Amino acid sequence: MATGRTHRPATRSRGIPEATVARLPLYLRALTALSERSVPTVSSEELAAAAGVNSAKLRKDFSYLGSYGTRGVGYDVEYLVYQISRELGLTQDWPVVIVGIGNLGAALANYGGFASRGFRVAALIDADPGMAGKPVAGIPVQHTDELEKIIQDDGVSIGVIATPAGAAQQVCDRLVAAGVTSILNFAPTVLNVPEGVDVRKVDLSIELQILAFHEQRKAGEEAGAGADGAVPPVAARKQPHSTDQGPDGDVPAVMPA
Amino acid sequence: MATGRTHRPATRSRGIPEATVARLPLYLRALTALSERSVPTVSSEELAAAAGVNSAKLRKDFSYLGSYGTRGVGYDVEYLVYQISRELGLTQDWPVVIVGIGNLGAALANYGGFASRGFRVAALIDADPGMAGKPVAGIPVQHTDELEKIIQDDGVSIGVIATPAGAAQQVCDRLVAAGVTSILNFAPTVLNVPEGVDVRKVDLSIELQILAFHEQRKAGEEAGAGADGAVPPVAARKQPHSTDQGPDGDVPAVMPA
DNA sequence: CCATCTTTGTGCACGCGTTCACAAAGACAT
DNA sequence: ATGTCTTTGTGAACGCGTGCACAAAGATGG
Ligand SMILES: NC(=O)c1ccc[n+]([C@@H]2O[C@H](COP(=O)([O-])OP(=O)(O)OC[C@H]3O[C@@H](n4cnc5c(N)ncnc54)[C@H](O)[C@@H]3O)[C@@H](O)[C@H]2O)c1
Ligand SMILES: NC(=O)c1ccc[n+]([C@@H]2O[C@H](COP(=O)([O-])OP(=O)(O)OC[C@H]3O[C@@H](n4cnc5c(N)ncnc54)[C@H](O)[C@@H]3O)[C@@H](O)[C@H]2O)c1
Repeated sequence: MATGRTHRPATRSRGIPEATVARLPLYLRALTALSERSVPTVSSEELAAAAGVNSAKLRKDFSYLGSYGTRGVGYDVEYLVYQISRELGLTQDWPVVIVGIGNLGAALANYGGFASRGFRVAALIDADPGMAGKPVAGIPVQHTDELEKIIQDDGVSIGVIATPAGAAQQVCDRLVAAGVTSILNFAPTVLNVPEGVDVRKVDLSIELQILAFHEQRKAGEEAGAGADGAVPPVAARKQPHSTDQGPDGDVPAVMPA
Repeated sequence: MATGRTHRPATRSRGIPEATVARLPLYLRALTALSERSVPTVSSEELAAAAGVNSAKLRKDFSYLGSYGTRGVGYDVEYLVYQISRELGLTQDWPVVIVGIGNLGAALANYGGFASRGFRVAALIDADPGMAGKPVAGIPVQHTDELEKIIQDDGVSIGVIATPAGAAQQVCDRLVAAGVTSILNFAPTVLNVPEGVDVRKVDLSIELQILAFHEQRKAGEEAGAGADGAVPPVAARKQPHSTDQGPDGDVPAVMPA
């Protein structure tokens, strides 16, 4: 079991702020679209609008990469596409393994967005023996036993976990032990990894809960502020579901102190 | 510019910082696990470890909700579960529509994590007429024509978009026009929405690119001055397996020059 | 070559988020 | 009651990210 520390120390990645790194793929996507339309240059204002960000922020982001713009004109689209691609490491090929080929894993395997950049699905791995050999998205699923061999043979450094939550940590440990140093985790679990290993998580449930919070707030404000004038969001019934087991477990609003 | 209608100031969610809201689901998950094991109380230190965050941060987060802890003891698990659930709006039922029942949409429909909290799949919607009536995860897929009716009848305020990128904005517009005010977007596009509508996006491609960036940095540091930079990237052409003649898919890849 | 106009690149201020450190609050023992 | 011990709740410092505003750079036209 992993016993090491978990937190990533805000990684100052060679002077490029983390927030900027997270936006580079966004710029790259907008630039790629422009490139396809053979647009030669683009101003920070236009590109920012396409990427959905502030133009000053975009210029500052680019300033971390260098001075690739021309004052009075803007940025050369093709050149910028190349520079960002290189900065992100997309000019090289990244073999990726997906572990857990269920509903989600199969969808990921079929996802074209993988291959569209430098990412290549090196292998699909599942613990279910009945699945071994079965092709998904044209790639035969391999058994978990092969995991270490595949990773070492193909030099895989990026792993995607799409197993049930209960298996995620165990899978993670095996991936790391075999040499994987970047993990994209779809299972709703906090992964424990040694230092030097990056973990990013995608958690659908959390996203929905955040939306629900704001949704509730919106409904509450409207209802409380004035008479429902506009289209009532119709949050409908306010039925406390489940959570029903406490003898007096859910004591409503009784503040201590 | 100078229109008073810039992006929402955000962060003013009833005094609770946005960063805190984003962590509440994390705490809730950890607390739920403790609750299932019938653990009565938990200290900030223990809970923070389970949620993968700093204990001081956790205490400050909880302080925004109120003083729910007992000094010298910790937090009452059941009580805290209830308080966070209520704060997030999970004590009520949230009907959700999923639009675009392809690989990803079907996986989402099958995802148990939806129903585990207050979220209920109200409808599955797809533009493909051949799909209408076909059951996915026990729910019959309905045609896009029904979209407005479903949203209004069920009082749906949260929509999930899992269509190809080219259709996302159009679907988004229809959702918003019909009354949806929160959108979870899986398509790799910047959605344009009127004020008052919340959009959160989940972008797998971006996550991978961020991982690749750090991966490259790690490799570069070890190997010293890398020699790459002019390596011709593999122009992996996206191979859409789209079974229908729908609108174009994702952003096709273009090789940087 | 000079003037003008456009747009970049960035200094600076500000606000949010994180973390430390500790006094206060309460549990528990005597 | 009193003292000790544990843990919360938070004041304060700090760092990061954001956006404004503008000088400098370069294109363009005369
Ligand atoms: N389906 C979704 O839309 C969705 C969304 C968000 C998160 N998730 C999460 O993603 C994960 C997968 O979801 P799913 O719907 O695809 O589940 P699933 O049950 O359909 O698939 C899980 C797969 O993992 C395999 N597996 C189990 N243990 C394994 C192990 N130790 N090693 C390798 N493979 C193993 C199983 O054989 C199965 O094929 C879950 O953790 C889920 O919570 C799913
Ligand atoms: N598959 C993945 O793992 C994955 C991961 C991340 C993002 N995405 C994105 O999610 C989206 C869906 O991916 P997918 O793999 O499921 O694609 P898909 O082609 O399998 O499914 C798309 C579905 O949307 C339907 N559709 C098309 N236009 C529509 C419209 N106007 N209204 C309603 N339905 C419409 C199609 O009929 C099809 O069933 C894409 O934008 C993709 O980039 C997918």
